[in-house]
Amino acid sequence: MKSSIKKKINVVNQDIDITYPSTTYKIYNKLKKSLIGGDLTPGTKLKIDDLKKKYQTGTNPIRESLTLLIADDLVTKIDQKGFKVSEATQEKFNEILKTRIWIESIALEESMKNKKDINEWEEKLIVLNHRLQKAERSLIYEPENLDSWEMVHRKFHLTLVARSKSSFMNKFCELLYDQNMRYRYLIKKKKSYIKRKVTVEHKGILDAVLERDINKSKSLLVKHYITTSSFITLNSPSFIRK
Amino acid sequence: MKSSIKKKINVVNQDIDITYPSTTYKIYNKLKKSLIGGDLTPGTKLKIDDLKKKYQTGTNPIRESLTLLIADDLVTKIDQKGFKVSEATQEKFNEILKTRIWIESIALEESMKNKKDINEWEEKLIVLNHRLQKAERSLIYEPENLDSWEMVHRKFHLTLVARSKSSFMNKFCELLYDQNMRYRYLIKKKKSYIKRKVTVEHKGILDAVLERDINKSKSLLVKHYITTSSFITLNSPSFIRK
DNA sequence: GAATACATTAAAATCGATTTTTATATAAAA
DNA sequence: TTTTATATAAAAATCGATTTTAATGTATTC
Repeated sequence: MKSSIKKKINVVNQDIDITYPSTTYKIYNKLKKSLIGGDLTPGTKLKIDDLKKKYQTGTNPIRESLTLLIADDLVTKIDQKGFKVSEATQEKFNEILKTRIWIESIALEESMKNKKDINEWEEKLIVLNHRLQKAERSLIYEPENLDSWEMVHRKFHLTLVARSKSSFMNKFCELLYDQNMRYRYLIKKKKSYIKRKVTVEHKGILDAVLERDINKSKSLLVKHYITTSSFITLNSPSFIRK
Repeated sequence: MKSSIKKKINVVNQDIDITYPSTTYKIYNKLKKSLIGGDLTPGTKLKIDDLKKKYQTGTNPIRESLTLLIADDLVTKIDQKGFKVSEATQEKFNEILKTRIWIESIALEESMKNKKDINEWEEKLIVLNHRLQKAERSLIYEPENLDSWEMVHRKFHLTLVARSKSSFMNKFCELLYDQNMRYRYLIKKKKSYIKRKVTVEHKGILDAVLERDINKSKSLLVKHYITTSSFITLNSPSFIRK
């Protein structure tokens, strides 16, 4: 009984909100949620003392979770001057889009070329797409609810590209997905975000994958990203400082 | 005078061994050197108390630098059980090679397609290649000596792929380069590593880049990686545990 | 009035001690 | 003999205080 709990706790998976027992990871998850959800304005200074009070904990867990968030590119540190919320710029947003297309095209192709357990993978995608069609799209970011549209959407996209047999590629995909998600929520905070009908696009990608047509799948995935992003950019020409 | 020093200190560049003033970063650099240089055996537990004694400092800088090293995939943390030197496996080595080829092929292509300051870039590569041909290849890893073969080599390869206009791509390239470098040194520690003649290959890549032949450049770069890695693997079929 | 030097305040970084958790050793029970 | 429980030791995680550094304000000089 006890050992099964332990195992569960230290398991590594794709979910965003794994709650490890330590204070550091609890704070890390909470901060990550605020950062992706757009609750913290880009550029805001993250003062250790303030965070200590807010999360009722000591220096070490705060500094350690902020250090972890540097790797996610959600927090920026300037040595001896402290931490701040990473800036969000149009330029960076373009970078994210571009890089996602480069990386995920490869990752999707490799996922499809990889025949090991391909049937299970396809079935998993069918299920995720089904859930996605059913789920109601919310305006707030609730990672703790794994059945929320946002979390199913995340899982769908990451599963699509997870079979390249490279842990590095998987990490890169995850990082870029979360970066993109952050920008979506930052925009939502600024403007009334008109929910786009993406269900058809997801279905299209899924069908191409099930047909095992690599080029079609890749091109639909890329198109999906470009359409979404142009929509975002059009809706809010300047959602960022400078 | 004072402000120019400060500026230098906080500048972000491609060099591996930027020495920030804080203890955390000093320790970070030292640990990184030991990890890449192969001084620390993969899987070894990194006990906080031991490191505190070794580096004559407190808990916080140690834990913080270890946390930074997680992002480099040089250190692995298991919550509440501490830090350890990341494992080195043949499988992971294959992943690094594969992923490097995927990522750097794109990055090189984009670097060449990017016409902004392309002449300066080409000249920089010529100079780096020249230094590389002259430099004596050492068996120990000395990142503080920026004129060492290893550091010039690093700079040459990273410069080659640095112009994709994506800070993410640059980060990925750097991460993968350092990962690969670690494996090279791990092997050196185990076996007498026969220095391979890579000068011709570098010259070949450089010439193709100067001809502005994208496909040729990419294929030579890929070939360079595959040859090196197969050489490494042949020389030491099992340089790792398990 | 602008630039520089100095003092004050605020915040980051660090330290060493304490608390909590895990790992190990030993004894008791099945 | 193996399993389970308990005690001890070791290590990780956390805390709160101290030290160091940066930011801000004020006075002084040109």
